[in-house]
Amino acid sequence: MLPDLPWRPIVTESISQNTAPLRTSERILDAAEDLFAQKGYAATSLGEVADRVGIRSPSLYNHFRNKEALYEAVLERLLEEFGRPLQALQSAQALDQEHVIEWVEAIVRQHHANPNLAKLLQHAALSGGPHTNEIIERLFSPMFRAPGDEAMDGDYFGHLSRLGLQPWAVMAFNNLVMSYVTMAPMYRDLLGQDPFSDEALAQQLTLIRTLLKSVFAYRGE
Amino acid sequence: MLPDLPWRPIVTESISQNTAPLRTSERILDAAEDLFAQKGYAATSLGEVADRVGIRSPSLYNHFRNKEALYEAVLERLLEEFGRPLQALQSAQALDQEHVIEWVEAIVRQHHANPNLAKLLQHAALSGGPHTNEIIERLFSPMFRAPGDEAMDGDYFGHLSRLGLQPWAVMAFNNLVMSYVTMAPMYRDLLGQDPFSDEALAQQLTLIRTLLKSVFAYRGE
DNA sequence: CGGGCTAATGTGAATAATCGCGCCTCCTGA
DNA sequence: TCAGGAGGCGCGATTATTCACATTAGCCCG
Repeated sequence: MLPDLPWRPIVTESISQNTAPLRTSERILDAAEDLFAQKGYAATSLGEVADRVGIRSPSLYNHFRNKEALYEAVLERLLEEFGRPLQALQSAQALDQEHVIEWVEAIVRQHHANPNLAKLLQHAALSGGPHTNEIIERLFSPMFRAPGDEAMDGDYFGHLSRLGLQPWAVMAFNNLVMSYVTMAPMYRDLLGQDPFSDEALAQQLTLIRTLLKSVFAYRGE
Repeated sequence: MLPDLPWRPIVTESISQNTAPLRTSERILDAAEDLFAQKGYAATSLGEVADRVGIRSPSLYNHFRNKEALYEAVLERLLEEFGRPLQALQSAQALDQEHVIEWVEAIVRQHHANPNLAKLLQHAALSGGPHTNEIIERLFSPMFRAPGDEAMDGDYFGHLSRLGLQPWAVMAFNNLVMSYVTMAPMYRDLLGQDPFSDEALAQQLTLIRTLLKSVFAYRGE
């Protein structure tokens, strides 16, 4: 038994916990995030999470109460780090169409940098689990402001606004951005390039910007 | 145990298998289709499928070799019934933009009538399973024709074609359509209406048509 | 300076539930 | 009577979870 223990003292991180191996709980979150995003909550086993971290599954319970709590911690971290860069943009921006484009492009870059939130939301939406509403609310509250606030309530979408389809248009562009990452394998196959490369990001940005400008410019048939 | 069995003799389907209760294998396919679409392959248990049909799980093996074969039968049926109405359109249509709109709208109606194919593809794309490529190929081969065939290769997308983004635009509109059904709970929450109602379908069609016309009309910044 | 306390974090073993799947039996309808 | 299709039973694997431990690091105290 115990042929050779993979034990290293793990450099004593007296004060600087910044460099070198992260705390175990962070590494658990990293592994669980990827697995939940890829396979969904039910299809992810704690044993697999533990394997990736390099520990046994019972050890997970030293850091998280149970599987559900682990999922919520993953979700919490994702939502927080996704919203942070957007809050700066949100408070400082004027209300013209150019800033709407900037806003959407920032979201594209966020999902491109870490596709896991979009994947998690897609899994939740598909299986209609209890997390769906929570994610939706926290993710979209910055987009749909309270009535009276005119942030996203102007005539940005030109003809579409006149048709009463403004919220539908907001949803559509958001889905467009998110489905790009949740459908990444499709892009890899059909376009023959890595969908997360810098070139692909540039093309995706050009596409989104062109689509937005098209809609802004459109004045009805 | 066995408080009250939900057993009805289920009217004898002597010859007319057309009306009334379908053959068992069809009912298995129906149940499995919904469950695979909702929870994905790994998270769906055969016991759950059997429960929905009203039989015990070992009886499933009288109709399908194993879980994998059941999934492939579900997929086969979905792909076949999805492509059937489109083939008529495909062969008969001229090549102008109005027919591209008709084509896209037909796809919208198909996914609206049965969202399960889109959900299945989304699950496959997320977990990167071995089915992904098969679905993609069979679903998109009518859209991307062989080079030389100009079906989807004209200047439909105006400025976007000039940017070399035509395939990206095709993918984008397809994702738009599919994400509407895979993200249905989001629409229910944020827009406060049943995303599969006739009104919602009409609005979705208007949105897609307007977006297409916008792009068609756009001539660069 | 050393000894013991505590909290943190790891381990293997064990449990109950559930999974896919195969074997065998029995019933029923043509 | 005979075969297809249903159920019963059970195996082996995997699941989340709990438990009874080891081992470590830091801290207080004499």
